[in-house]
Amino acid sequence: MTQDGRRLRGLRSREAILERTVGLASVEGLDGLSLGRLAAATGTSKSGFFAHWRDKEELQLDAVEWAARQWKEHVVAPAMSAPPGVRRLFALHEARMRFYSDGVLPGGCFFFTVQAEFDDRPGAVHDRVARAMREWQEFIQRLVTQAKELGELVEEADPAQLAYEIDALGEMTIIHSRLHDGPAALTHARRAVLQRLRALCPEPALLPED
Amino acid sequence: MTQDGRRLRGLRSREAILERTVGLASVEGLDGLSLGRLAAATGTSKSGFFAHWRDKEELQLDAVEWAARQWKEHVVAPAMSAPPGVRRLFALHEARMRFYSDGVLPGGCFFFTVQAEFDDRPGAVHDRVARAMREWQEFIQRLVTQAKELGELVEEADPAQLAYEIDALGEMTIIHSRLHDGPAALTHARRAVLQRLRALCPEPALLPED
DNA sequence: CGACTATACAAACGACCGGTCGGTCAGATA
DNA sequence: TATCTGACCGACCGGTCGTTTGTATAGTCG
Repeated sequence: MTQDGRRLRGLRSREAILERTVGLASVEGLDGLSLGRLAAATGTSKSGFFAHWRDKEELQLDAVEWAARQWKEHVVAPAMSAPPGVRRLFALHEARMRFYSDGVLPGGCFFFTVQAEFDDRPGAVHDRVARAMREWQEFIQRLVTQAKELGELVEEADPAQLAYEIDALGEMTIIHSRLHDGPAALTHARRAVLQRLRALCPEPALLPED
Repeated sequence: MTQDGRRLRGLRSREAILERTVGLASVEGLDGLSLGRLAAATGTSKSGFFAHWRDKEELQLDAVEWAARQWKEHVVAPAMSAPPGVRRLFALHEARMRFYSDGVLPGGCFFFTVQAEFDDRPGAVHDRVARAMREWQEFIQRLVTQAKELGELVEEADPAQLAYEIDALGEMTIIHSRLHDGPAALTHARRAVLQRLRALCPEPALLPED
């Protein structure tokens, strides 16, 4: 537990490798990305990876963890600084849109790519991704429930239903914007969630008009 | 142009190979799927493919074409037998849900997997997939416009906006149902589109209540 | 019948894959 | 000082990738 220059250096390059891995995986996927190309992109040697991870799957699992942390920093945290209720709910959606439009990750969304890659492939990575997505879904549901308790959403609003809609409308942004729509998908996704929330909110003035 | 038993046989195995390709690609993607495994799955030899396609990319392009045809048969055609207007629009969404829940493709949706795979990778396959998705989007928009002309959707309904919402809510079904939700995602997606259409329809009685 | 063509095959190619190996070197320990 | 350890490397392994080559077979046509 003393300060060890070797371990410090190791931790630093470990973080750098994970950041590159998540970025590249958002484009090519976690399996499509080969260790050789990853080594070239990070300026290290292929075999150097095995000082940090036992095999490729361990690197993939750590990459999922890293991406989840990045998501919390860029999307969840900004939303939590908004007042609870529908405003926080919409702030979450807007933070997500900003994450996409700012191009934080070259491929748009790490979890979208990885979900599509592993949804039919059983294994440790599948389970880890599924857990992350379940936690994300439950988090949106909690915000919906909180908004209902504050009287900012009508009683009929079903948290699971609304959470599904918000997530689906947000997640499909990247694929639409990249394949044909361009920036139009961003405004469509923003307006869709905004209108949905306003329709369910007794005080629509809490939210922007458009 | 005479009847040639060889070409007939060739066409038959060509179709059989394409069907297997689309099915497997809906799970593993078009690039993730290797010719060796594809050969094993179709009971042919790896090199036999090159009698039908110049290289892997040509097979991928034909697979996209085949999947588009399958989609039209299973989703578009059933919707067209419904009366035009909001009922046809909702029939389209329901046909899609049935396509997913029936498990027509082992991976759920070919285009979802392939979109995620090629959205950031330029090339012929990317362009072909993008065209297919644009045509699909435009088709939904035409149905929305038609419903407006029939007075079954209010004038404020924006075709591009509504088409985006319908497609996004439908498309995210598979990933949700496969990774955590189970069948709940199907009912969420169905109800979301139904409520959206009923809210925009002057005669909600045209649509089921739930 | 032979010439030709479409279909299919086994074998082999170079390139690249994930992973292992022995070794180098800097920093910690005593 | 000598010893040990963690980070990192180049070289290499067996295996799989997409593709090429050469060959066999079956159907068509002159």
